Amino acid sequence: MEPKHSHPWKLNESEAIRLQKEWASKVIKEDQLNDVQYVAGVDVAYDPHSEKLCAAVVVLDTESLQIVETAIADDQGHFPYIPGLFSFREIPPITQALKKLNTTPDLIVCDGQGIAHPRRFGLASHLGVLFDVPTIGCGKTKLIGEAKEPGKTRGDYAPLVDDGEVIGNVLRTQDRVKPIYISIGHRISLSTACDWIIKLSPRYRLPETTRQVDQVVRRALAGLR
DNA sequence: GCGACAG
DNA sequence: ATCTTGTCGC
Repeated sequence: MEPKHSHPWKLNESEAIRLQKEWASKVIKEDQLNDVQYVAGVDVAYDPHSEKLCAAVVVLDTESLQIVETAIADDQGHFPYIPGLFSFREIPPITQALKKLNTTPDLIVCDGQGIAHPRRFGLASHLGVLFDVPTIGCGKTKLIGEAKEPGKTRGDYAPLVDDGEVIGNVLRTQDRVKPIYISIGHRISLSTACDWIIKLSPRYRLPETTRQVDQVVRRALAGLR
């Protein structure tokens, strides 16, 4: 698959913030997905000794939740980790990995936030707009926002609110297990996004997309040295 | 000024 | 993110 827009490679902090503000207006918060047969998970692993990163993408069949394709890409690190500008660090290698894919995913689940972001443009939204593909932000912790404790049952959720706006849901994917943070990435509604995360999490706290890609990217980085 | 801060 | 595998318990 190919990006829909050209993406600036070298940017400084203020230029990155300006791009976020500009592209945030392109985010579509309603359902705009076809039948979802293939769902992808993307993730990046870091080498603690060098500055290198490794990105991976796994494509799962939505019925069997089995892997149908994987792709990886290395990167030397073009942007530091700055909360709020996180996507500029991970998008370069993720883009390279997605370019290698033969299967076009109908939906992508990202590690991190979508619009649950200070400028409503986290990694999932960034990737979604860049490739014009439906994406979901699925974070293990929050960046911003306040929420009440959701019910203790799988499927229970509570709205994540910032500045009076609902920017996501704190979703319980398994009974009595710590909830995760779901937000719109691009071309999907919040409720549909949560439905998909529940479907993709039949047994564990995190969706299978995240678990599978986590394992793949980890092995790839290990084998890289 | 203080605390928070995706991976 | 990363340092880190097996193991105890429901």
